Amino acid sequence: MASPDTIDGRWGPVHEGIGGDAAWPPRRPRCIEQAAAGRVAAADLMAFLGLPDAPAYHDRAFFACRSIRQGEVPVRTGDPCQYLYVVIGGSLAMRIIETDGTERVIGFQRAGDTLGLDGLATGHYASESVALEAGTLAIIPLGGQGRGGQPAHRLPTFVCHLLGRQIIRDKATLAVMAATHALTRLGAFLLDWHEHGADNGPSFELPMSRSAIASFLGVSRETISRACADLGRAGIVTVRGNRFTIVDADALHRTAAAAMMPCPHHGREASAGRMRLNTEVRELQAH
Amino acid sequence: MASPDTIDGRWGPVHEGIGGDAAWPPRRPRCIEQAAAGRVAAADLMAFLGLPDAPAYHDRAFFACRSIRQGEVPVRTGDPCQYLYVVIGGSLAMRIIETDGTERVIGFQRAGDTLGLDGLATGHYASESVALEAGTLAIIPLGGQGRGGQPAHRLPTFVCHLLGRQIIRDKATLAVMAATHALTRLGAFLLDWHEHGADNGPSFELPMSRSAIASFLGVSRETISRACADLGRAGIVTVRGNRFTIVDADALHRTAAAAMMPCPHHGREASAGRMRLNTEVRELQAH
DNA sequence: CGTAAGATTGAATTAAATCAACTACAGTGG
DNA sequence: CCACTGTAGTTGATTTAATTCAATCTTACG
Repeated sequence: MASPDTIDGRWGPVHEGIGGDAAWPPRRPRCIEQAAAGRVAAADLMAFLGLPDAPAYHDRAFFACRSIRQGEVPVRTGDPCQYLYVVIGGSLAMRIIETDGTERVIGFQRAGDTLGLDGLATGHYASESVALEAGTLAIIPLGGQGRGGQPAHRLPTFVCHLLGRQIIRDKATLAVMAATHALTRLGAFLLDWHEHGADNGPSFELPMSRSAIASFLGVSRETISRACADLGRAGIVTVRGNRFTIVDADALHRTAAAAMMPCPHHGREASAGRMRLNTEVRELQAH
Repeated sequence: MASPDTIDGRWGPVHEGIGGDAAWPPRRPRCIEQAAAGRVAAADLMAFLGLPDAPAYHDRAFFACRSIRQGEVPVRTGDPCQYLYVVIGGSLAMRIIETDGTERVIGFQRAGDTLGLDGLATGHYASESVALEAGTLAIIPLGGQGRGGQPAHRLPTFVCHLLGRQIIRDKATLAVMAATHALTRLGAFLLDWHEHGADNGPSFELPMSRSAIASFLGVSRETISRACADLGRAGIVTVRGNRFTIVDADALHRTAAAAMMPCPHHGREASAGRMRLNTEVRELQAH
């Protein structure tokens, strides 16, 4: 593809992770089997995503599916947003081209994740996703003609769920990106990948190159390399190629400690390092 | 990152289409006037947000409004997500408490932004927003009882727009956060704040402290201070307290370079934003 | 095998964090 | 009214971490 060391496709066995969010996708082979056959039952897709059975799309019994090959770009920047895609299998890298022409990875997508959400507001996709490996997508047609390709009819409730989930993930990522240290970012990334994966085991395979991780985390390739080596030397994670095995989960959590969204209620008082946004805050908290 | 208003993106003055609605808060005094009276016409709110006139919520002629004082926290982490709020006036900081107890700003919200979106998927807000100054919010009730407080009835299409916009902003912010250099992040932040503001003039006032900016951008307070001073010395921006005046917009864009663009495919690889503080500043002064 | 892209490691350089001092300012209370 | 207090902000010196440049190693694949 472009210059050497890009994110584009790569080898590696199909890591058929099931990702998406928090604790939903309990893995639904049925969905995957169906998808291979070219379509998936709406109800099964809902279950796959952890959405309620409610017939948010009850007039449509099935969604069409399509296969994608490694390196394929099912969603392109600027294209009209006519469909959303739910990843059934495989994984993709979401990327933009910055003003200086460089490529920037702004996210990865796995089973349970949705492609095309950034086109809803304007009617045109704002980014593009390239397949890191072969996979399958369920096609969610956006029937609406409204401004910006807004979804019409009964679909919106369903789409709202997909969007709402993505919002949380993006915010959490944002918090991680604010972490200064590369090791923290990498730790959070690995934990995220592992925890959102289908496998319960401590071992998993990353479908993307070090360069893609580096671009996403905003550090240099070399730093990713070194950070991986550091994790290995510390006995926290075993790294062999793209296969990672978590040895000391606690330590990894501590390494990544910094962000992670689902945080409890607000308000522990006077904790260390807590910053004050303005003087009024304390006043109101006292009440 | 922010959620609502964040650094996000939309740099490049022209790209339309991408990066949030190009020219949105066209400022609708009518909406603001109404809000002060405790309610706002649905149609006016739509116009305020740049949404189509379509009666997405046609059975509700008005939305209730509420005032908030500085320091108030209208949306709290963990609280059930029963409402969304559209900011009519004022500004807020969105924050989470990290695992180590420290506070992290993940975004700022201003007129036209929405509060509470991160509660849609789970039914509970995942963050909280504290008012940086007095303001007014329009209250969007989520009637739905479905899992996770999903919006029901006719509302979803409207909510989809709010979500879709937020997704774009968050992704753009993510790209900025991947820029390694503090000056780049600050530049993008200032440009975003300026371009999303109602005023056309080159001057604007930031309602948040340096610490809040630092927390959001993931750098230290001192670095923010120094970066502000550097921008001033370079003649790019005049800084006096919280009032910023853009002197050389081009230079500021160049400083912030690293944007989201609806541009074609492929380019070079990006790892970490470049931009040398001293050399670049000198260079810019030369022009 | 040989090549080439990706990944790793090393050394030098540079940016940012950290530590620390100091200024500015608002609010408090004597 | 003015000193006293605490917070925000700035600036300087030092340390730490990551980038950058460069060389080497590894692996996939023709």
